[in-house]
Amino acid sequence: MLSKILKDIPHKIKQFPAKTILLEAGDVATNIFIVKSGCIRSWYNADGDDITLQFFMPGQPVASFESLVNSTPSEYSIETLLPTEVVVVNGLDFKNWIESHPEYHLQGIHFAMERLSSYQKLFLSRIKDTPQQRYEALLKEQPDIVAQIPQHYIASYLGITPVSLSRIRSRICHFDQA
Amino acid sequence: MLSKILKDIPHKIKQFPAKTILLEAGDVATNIFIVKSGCIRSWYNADGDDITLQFFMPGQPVASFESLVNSTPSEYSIETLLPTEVVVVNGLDFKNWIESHPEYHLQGIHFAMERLSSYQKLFLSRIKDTPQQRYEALLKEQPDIVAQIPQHYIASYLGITPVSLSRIRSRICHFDQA
DNA sequence: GAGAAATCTTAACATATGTTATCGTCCGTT
DNA sequence: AACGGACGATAACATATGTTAAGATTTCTC
Repeated sequence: MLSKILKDIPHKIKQFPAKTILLEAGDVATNIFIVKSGCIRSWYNADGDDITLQFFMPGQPVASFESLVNSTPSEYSIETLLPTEVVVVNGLDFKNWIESHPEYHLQGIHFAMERLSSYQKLFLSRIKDTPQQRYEALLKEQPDIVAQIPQHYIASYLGITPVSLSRIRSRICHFDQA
Repeated sequence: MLSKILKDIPHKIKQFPAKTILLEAGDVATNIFIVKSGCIRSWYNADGDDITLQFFMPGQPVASFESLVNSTPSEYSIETLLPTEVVVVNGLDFKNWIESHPEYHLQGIHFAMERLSSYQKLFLSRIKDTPQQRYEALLKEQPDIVAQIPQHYIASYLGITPVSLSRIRSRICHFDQA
């Protein structure tokens, strides 16, 4: 779907260094990004505490869609973690394109439902799994993230402190050797 | 929006006793319910553990929309907690109606984004708040739920054991008296 | 009405995490 | 080469929760 759309919508390729803010919480989103290389994260500021919501690896679209669609301030920020190359699509261009292509509306709804489902899965894993189980799952399913990203980001993604993540890692490691 | 739609779509009123399963996890959703009185919950079965995702009070629509829209098995179950009166709308009727009313597609996307935002909020509260804070928030924002629903459902909603909820309650109460 | 089941509270113990602090390593800057 | 900062491992202590179990109370069922 994305590639089909990109044929019709103006877009450009951009490079950003690591730690570049692409969208600041409180601002209304103006762009959709698609990661070509590098890594992006979305994060939420909770009273000074920094909570990583999601990591985005090559191929994945990134945006505060809620902010974009409803023109409301974004609840979270988006920033690069590594030097990152992205496709940039202007939100208004996208909005206009969508609104003039009713045949894609149902796909839009499906896309939103997909995102809902993946949120539900994340949500459930928070509830039913221990931090250690979640770390092991991340290690298994997205080893590239664990390999490339500093641990305190991973910890904030898992909902624990860097200290606790360090303990979990040492626990797993020593257990593996036994 | 709901009332406008209900004028055009066939629907009926039904009553169910407490603990009636309206949708079993694994089945494809066929209905949308709107609570008129009573209470409904959605819940997820995690290896025998019962996790309440959400409570629905009068006025709220309830459905596994993801299941409905994508015709996929629902990840969670839906059941009444109290004797409950609902408006029942057939999912196919709704789907047909939506597909023949393109002017409502954007609203559908907005609705999905709303749900996404509310999920994100729930999600964040899981991460940044302690169980006690979450219980206090529930007590403040939805006291009717706390008053009417057995505690073990509340506990599973908060992500803790009934024992722990009981301790939290006694902590709050004794603190209030001091 | 009597027995059974569900619900809630409390206690005791084990355990994982948070907090704070220290130390060592790596890396970039000057 | 020296310095400073970011990052990660580890330790010690405090604390909240999980687990298991027992007992009291209410609610349901026959």
